[in-house]
Amino acid sequence: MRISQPFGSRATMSETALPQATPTQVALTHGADFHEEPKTLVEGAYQRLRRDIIEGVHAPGEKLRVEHLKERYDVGAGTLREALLLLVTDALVVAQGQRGFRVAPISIADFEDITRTRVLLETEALRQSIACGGEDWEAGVVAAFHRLSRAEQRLADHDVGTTQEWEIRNRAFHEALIAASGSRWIRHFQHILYQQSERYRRISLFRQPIARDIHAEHQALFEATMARDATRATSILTEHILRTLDAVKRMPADFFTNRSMR
Amino acid sequence: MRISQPFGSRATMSETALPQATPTQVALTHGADFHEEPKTLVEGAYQRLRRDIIEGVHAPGEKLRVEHLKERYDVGAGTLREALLLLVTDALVVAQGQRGFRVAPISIADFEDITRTRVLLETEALRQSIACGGEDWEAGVVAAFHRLSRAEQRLADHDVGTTQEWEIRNRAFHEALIAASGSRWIRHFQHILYQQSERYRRISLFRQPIARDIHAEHQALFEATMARDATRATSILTEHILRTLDAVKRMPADFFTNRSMR
DNA sequence: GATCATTAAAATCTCGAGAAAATATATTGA
DNA sequence: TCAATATATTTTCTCGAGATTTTAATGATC
Repeated sequence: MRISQPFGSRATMSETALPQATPTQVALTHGADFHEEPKTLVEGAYQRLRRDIIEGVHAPGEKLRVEHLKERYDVGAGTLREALLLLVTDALVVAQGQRGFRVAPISIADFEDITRTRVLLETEALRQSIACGGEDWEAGVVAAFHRLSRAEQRLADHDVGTTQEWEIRNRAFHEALIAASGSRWIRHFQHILYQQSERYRRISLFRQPIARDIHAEHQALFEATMARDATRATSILTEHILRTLDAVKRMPADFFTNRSMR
Repeated sequence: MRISQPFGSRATMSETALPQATPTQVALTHGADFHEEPKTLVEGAYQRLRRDIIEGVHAPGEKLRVEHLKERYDVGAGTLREALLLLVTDALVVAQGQRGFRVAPISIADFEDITRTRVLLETEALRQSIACGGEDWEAGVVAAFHRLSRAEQRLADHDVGTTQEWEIRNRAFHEALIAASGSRWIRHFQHILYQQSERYRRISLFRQPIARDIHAEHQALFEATMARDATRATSILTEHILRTLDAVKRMPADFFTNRSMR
């Protein structure tokens, strides 16, 4: 992609043009992303571990003992340690020197923080995308919205095994919206925060099915974006993201208990 | 610290109160921070490597060969790999599967991105701090400003070996300003971005001495903050950060050439 | 019964060596 | 001279075992 264009107009930012990105630009998110072919055992273990943490296989706060996990993931101790270290980058695992690793704990305050920071970054990125996005970006948004719509239709019809698919396409849609933002750093941080919120969403939706018309929200967001109405689009996006926060807030309090295990 | 308070008032954010942080809250930035005693060999190598990268000992884009570096840092290959992996978290090192590690490249576009994203996050955090900060926060700001002032005085008098000290206190001042922000995530991202910009600043200041009255800028920022004038404080902070961007922009173009080395 | 020191067990951290892959060099043919 | 292939070298990746530290268990003392 390697897009680099001027930022969207905000009162606080000086209006100087950004130069083109250098050819040596490198992806900020490290190699082993979702659904990318793992090139090494470390990346493979990293991907599987990440999925398991996000899906709640390893409970929040749980201790991750290398000697036990090397069986499950079928790699050596050193390799598993490296995978764990990679997960520290995503803040899904916390490492304490000489005391090993554990799954990052969850709390309602943390999710609130994640959500609001995500709003801050994602609306800014959307503003930039709407201001600078070209035809390629538009096409990407249209395609992602189409795929998401199909998944949501299928979800409404027969809801078996399609949530995984929906999750992937929902993420793709949100990333397509901000793909033209020009700020690799905002996209990078957004990526991390989205991943974090996905963890909360997965474990919460598991117990309490969604009761809102998400498709309508996406539709409105899509239309405002294509109409290049930055004010309306960011407003809808904000409400959209905050609504998930409200849903999670209504979860029983014991949902946020972390596994201590000494 | 573990402060968790409502966000500063922004039109786009709903005005709901944040609950208190849970006692299980964990630091987002991983253990081995600046000037913290390393508890393991990995952390020690990580700290030294990070310092060397920020100071430009290892040039941007340079390949980091484990077999060579293990001599310099006096640790085993596996240990050094782990340290390198930790640096990926800070985006100071990039890892490509089966092709080793290299120092993250630099470019004028990247620094522009870093700076503007930093403005976005740091002004928001400052707004929150001014809105929610208590006496502890005020005291911290006063103390940090005092220490910074002394360092800047010393820098103006006899400028030998005090830049290191100034760098540390400048960072401490900026972090003290946003310490009461309540958003661990914003502080976390700010931390990463500050580190990134420090790398640019170090290599640029090395060639071209500063020609601006930084102390006056800090003074104004300090006074506006203590007066709880969020609008003025964020405005000064924005100008303050952007001014460094302008300085770096005036560097010769060849300054941003990365070491390819195949 | 509770607190503290001592001992035993478990886990983490660290290293060096071998396997796999990538890069550099040499060779061959057009 | 250039391109393509084959070989040699370097580098990365992976594993298991030993050293160090943390954690749990046991026993002694108040």
